Amino acid sequence: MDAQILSERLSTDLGERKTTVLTCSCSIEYWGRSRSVIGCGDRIILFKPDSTVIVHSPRGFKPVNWMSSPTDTSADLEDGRTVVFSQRTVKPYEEMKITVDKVIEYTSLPGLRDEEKIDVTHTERDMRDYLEKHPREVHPDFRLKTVEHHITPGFIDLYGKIGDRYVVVELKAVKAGLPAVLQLKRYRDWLREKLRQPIHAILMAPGIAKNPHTLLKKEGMEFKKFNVHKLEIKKEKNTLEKWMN
Amino acid sequence: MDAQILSERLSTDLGERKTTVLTCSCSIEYWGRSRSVIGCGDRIILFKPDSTVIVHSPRGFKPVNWMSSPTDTSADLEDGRTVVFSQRTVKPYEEMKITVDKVIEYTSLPGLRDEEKIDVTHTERDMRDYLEKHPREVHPDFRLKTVEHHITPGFIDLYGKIGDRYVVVELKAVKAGLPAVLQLKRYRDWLREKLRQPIHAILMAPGIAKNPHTLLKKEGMEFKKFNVHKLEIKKEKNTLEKWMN
DNA sequence: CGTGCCAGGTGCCTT
DNA sequence: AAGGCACTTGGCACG
Repeated sequence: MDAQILSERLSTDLGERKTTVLTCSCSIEYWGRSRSVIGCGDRIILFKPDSTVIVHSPRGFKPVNWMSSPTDTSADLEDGRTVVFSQRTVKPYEEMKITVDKVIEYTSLPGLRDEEKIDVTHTERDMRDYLEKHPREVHPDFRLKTVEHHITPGFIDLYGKIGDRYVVVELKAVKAGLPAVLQLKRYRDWLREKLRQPIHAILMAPGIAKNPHTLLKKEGMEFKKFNVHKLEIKKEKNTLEKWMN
Repeated sequence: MDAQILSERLSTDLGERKTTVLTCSCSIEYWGRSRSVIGCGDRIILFKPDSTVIVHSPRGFKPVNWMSSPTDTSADLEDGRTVVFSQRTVKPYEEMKITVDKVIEYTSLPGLRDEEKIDVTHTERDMRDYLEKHPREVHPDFRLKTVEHHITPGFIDLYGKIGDRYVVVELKAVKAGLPAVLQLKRYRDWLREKLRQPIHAILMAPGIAKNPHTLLKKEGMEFKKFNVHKLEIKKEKNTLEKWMN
């Protein structure tokens, strides 16, 4: 495809907010939060109706370059080449310039519709909801008092008591690292200071890294394994029980 | 496009590791680290030669679903519909199932080549390299001893002295938050314990959030503004000076 | 709008 | 493989 034709078609199609896929050989420059340059190579450029621009190389998950909506994106002819210039209209201000060397494929589609929202489960939120209903899985004697209990340094996932001892529970849906342990320690220390009594701290996660675990133990806190995948089994059990009643 | 034709073309093209873009109305299920479901909507599906699969809805930056290489991805005909099944062959094990309702557009391209590596600058690494050469911008009297100085709790970005006082410098290319302050505090406290003497701690970043700044000051540590964008100016100045000599 | 924090985070590099 | 950490992190919810 001729550079002038491409420039005109892009201008028209972007103006009409069509979903456009341009496969081409191109080089790209980016200025903004950081700065990047990449030389000529074959890439797939996706222009979305909401003005998002995403550039994919033939390898890997992550786009090689991108511009997040809202952007002003336009195509021009410069020295016989099509140049796509995209500019973010709000903070953070960013710019991307794509210089097209050779068009491989061009497709533009109007009126794509997707009203659906994705439903993601097996997340930390689900873990919290589940343990709110099954506090015994935290500890046989755990009595839950508050979920998302707000204190000065942040939010405690689960707050309650075992016997007469207050308990702080921090939840992680993925393997816990240092930040999780530090966060729990901060809550524990703050409460201990506030209530002037020992506080029991429990970190629940499918796993914990080695150094964080060392620190956890040294600080007298507890790790309890909880895999979010078991939620599936529980749910099915629950459904089965319901069906049997 | 007929479902059977699509299944056959996809099987062929994926088998030949062609870069393929399928625009279609589809529903998607995902099982793996989490679980997700999304009903029927128009989406752009990108199949890369390295077996990466990325599904984009017409809105937003983030893919609605994806599978990271390496995957086994294949297309089949089920109840008169094309079903794409993608499975990760290594940990973490994951699966994605796309049920195609209606094909809107199909493009498959062989032999896309991109040998270029992106060059990203104005990053924390550049900040460190720059300050290594210009330690006076940390403090007029700062004498740098070690870059990426390894101690038990982690790596100190810049380690040196001001007068006879040891100095720990933590760098952030973006606005500093609580984790940055806690990290610096950990290094400072560890060194103070180890060397049994007061340690000066400096956090250099383009900005710092309010609460973290309060904690920083309370702990007797210092914040010094450093914007990575100034590197550009410095570099240009440097080039200019070189050119003038 | 800034702040905090989860995410199917991803990617890179070191042990 | 696991750990640690930056990232143009993105996204959301809350003050």
